Amino acid sequence: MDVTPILENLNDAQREAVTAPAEPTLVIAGAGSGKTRVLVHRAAWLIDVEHVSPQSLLAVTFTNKAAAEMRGRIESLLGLPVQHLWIGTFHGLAHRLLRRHWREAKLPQSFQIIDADDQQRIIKRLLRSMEIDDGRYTPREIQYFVNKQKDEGLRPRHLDDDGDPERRQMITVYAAYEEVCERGGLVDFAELLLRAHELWRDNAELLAHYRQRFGHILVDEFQDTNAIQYAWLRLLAGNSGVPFAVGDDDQSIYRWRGARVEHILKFQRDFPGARVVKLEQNYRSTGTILNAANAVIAHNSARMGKNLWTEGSAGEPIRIYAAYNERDEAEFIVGRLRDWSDQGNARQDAAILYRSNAQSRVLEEALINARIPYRVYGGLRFFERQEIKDALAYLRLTLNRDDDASFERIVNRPTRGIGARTVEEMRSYARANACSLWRAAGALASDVLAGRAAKAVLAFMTLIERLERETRELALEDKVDHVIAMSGLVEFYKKEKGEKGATRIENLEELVSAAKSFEPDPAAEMQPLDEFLAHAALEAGEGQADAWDDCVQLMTMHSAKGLEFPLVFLAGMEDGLFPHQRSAADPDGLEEERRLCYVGITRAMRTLYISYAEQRRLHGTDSFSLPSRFIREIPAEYVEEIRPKVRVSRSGQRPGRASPVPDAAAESGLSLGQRVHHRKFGDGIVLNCEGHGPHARVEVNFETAGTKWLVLAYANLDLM
DNA sequence: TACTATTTAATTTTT
DNA sequence: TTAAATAGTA
Repeated sequence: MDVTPILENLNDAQREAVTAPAEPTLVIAGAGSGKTRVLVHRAAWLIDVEHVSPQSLLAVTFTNKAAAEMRGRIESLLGLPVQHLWIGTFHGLAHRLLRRHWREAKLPQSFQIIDADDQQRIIKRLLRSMEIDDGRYTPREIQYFVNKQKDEGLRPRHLDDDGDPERRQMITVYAAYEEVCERGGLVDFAELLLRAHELWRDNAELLAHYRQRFGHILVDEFQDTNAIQYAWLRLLAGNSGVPFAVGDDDQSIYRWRGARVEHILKFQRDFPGARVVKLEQNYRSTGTILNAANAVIAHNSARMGKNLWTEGSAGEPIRIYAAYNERDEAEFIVGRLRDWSDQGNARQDAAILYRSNAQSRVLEEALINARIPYRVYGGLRFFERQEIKDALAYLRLTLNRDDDASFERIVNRPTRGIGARTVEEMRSYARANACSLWRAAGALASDVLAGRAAKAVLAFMTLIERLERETRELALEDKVDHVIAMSGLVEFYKKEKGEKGATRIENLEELVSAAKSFEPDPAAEMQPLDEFLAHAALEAGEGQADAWDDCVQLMTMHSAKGLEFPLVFLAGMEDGLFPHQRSAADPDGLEEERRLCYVGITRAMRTLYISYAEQRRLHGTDSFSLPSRFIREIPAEYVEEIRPKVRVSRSGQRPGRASPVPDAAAESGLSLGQRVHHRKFGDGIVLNCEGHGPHARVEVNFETAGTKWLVLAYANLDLM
C-alpha cells in the first residue's frame, strides 16, 4: 500500500496524530495548525491503511459547513465517495438516530424539529397562559434556563427548587414546556441531543449495536462540546471505542452556550493513557501575528499551554490606530481598504471583525459612502425568515395537527378574523384539558365561541384539512407550491408596503425551488416532506447571498472562527466593548473574551490592523473609553502605532462640538474624556457627570478598577 | 384589526 | 440610536 498521498506534506506532529495507534487520542490543535487536515488524513489513514471499514467510522462536527467540508476532503483524498461513512453535526447525527429508532426514543414517527424562535414562542405563550408575571421572567431567561438544563442532561424531575420560588417557577414552566412539546411531537435542538443520549443509555441492545459498529469516533472542535454531547460520545466510546478528538482550549468561545473546555481534561481522565498530540506549527500567519497572539493568550491562567510558531517570516508589524471616534475609525479602515484594492488585492481577502453586531452600522455607512462593496455575515438565514416559517408552519400542520407552535403561528396569518381573544380562549381550554390548540379549537368552535369567531375557526380548520387531502399524493415540490398558493400568504404579503412584501413573495417562490432541488436521502427512510422540514430546521441556509461578489467581509469575531483572511481589521478594541462590559466582571468571562481576542488575531494571515475609538456613540449617547486591555497585552515590539495617540483632552473641548458638562463638574475643571487619578483606584477617564454642587457625581472608568460613580466632593481626583 | 405612541433595553448564536 | 414589544386609539 502506498501511503504517500496520505502522509506527504504533513509535519511530524500531524503525522504522529494521523498514524496514531487505535487508542484514545487528543489533538490540541492551535489556530491555523492544520486541524481539519489532521482529521481528514486520519480518516483516510484508517480506511486506506488500517482497513477500517468506512461504516465503522463516525465523524462529528458542530456545523454543517464543517461536516460538508470534511466529507469532501476525505473523498478527494481517497479518490472515491464514502457514502457509508457517517459524518455530521451532533444534531444531525442525533436526528438520524432518533428517526431510525423513534419508537425506542418514545417519539412519534413524524416528530418535528423546532428552532430557537419556535421555542421562544412556545415559552412566551406558556408564560401568558400560566399567568406568570412576565416582568420577572422574560421568555428569554426561561428559554436559557430550559436549554441549560437540557445541555446538562437534566429533566424537570431531576431539578430541585432549593426553596427558591423563582427557581421553582422556572422548573414549572420547563415541565409545562416539555408537555407541549411532547403533545405536539416537537423536539428542540437541545432535546435532539438529550433524547439521543437517553436512547443509548436506556437501550442496552441499541447501544451495543452502535458501539460494535463505530469503532472509531472522530470529533472536531472538541473544546466546544457541552455536557450532553460529551456524555453521548463517552457512552458510545465505552471501553473499546477509539475516540480521536481535535480541539483547541484557547479557542473555546462558547462557554455561554454550555460548551465546556474542561472536557479536554476530562477526556484524559476518562481515557487514562490517552495520547496527546500538540500541533503548534502554524501555516497561516506571520511570526509577528503569532507572537502577538501568544502573548495575549498567555495572560489566561486556565490553559493547557502551547505556543504557535511558524517557519515563515516575521512580516509586517501590527498597526494600531487610535481613532478620535467611531466614524474616524471607520474612515481609517475605509482608507486602508482603498489602498488594499489599489495594490491589486481582492476585496474578499479583507475582513473587518468586531465584538458585537451593532458595530457594523457605522462601518457599513462608511463603506457605502466609499462605494466599497461589502457583505455582512450573520443576518437572518433563509429558513428563518418570517414568510418562510409561515409557509413551513402550514406544511407542518398538514402533517401534524397537534403542532401548537405552527398552529399559533398561522392561525391568523393571513388575517382571517381569529383575534387575540379567541386564541386566548383556545389556549386556556387547551391548558385546562391538556390538549393541543387544534383540539381546543375544534371543541370551542362547535360549542362555546360566538358565531363569527366559530365560523372563522372552522374555516381555518377546514383549510388545513383540505390542504392535507389535496396535497397528499403530490411530489414535494408541488406540495409546497400548492400549500403556499392555498394558504393566502402571497396575497397577504402583497399588501405589505414597500419592497418588503415583494421580497417576501420572492422568498416564497424560492422555497418552492428549494423543495424542487432538495434531494431526499434514500437511506433516511422518511417521507420527503418530513425530511425537507428537518433539513430546514437543522440547516437554516446561507446567512447572506452573493458570496461570489468581490466583497469586503464584515462579521463578529465569533463568526470568524475557523476562517482566515490576508487582511484583518479588529475594530472597536475598547475596554467595555471588548472585553465586553458584561463579561469583564468575572474572571472566567474575561478569560473567554481573551480567547475571543486570540481567535480574532489569529484570523489574520499577513496584515493586521487594530483600532479603537476614544469616543464612541453607544445607545445614543457619547461615551469615552480606554483602549482594550488586550492591546496592552501585545508586546510593543510587534506594534506600530499609526498615529501617536493624541491626548484626549486637556481643556476638554475639541474643535467643533463641545461636550456639555454639568456646571458643578465644569467648575472643578473636569470634562468628559478627562484623564484623572484617584488615590485608591488609580488612573482612569471621566465618562459622565451629573448633579450640582455638593451632589455632583462623576462616572470614571479606571484602568484597573473598572467603572465607578464617585461623589466629586469626596473623590479627590487629580487631573492628569 | 391596524395603526401609532410610548416604553424599554441594549453580547456573542455552530444547531 | 434603534428595534422591538406593549399599550392605546381609530
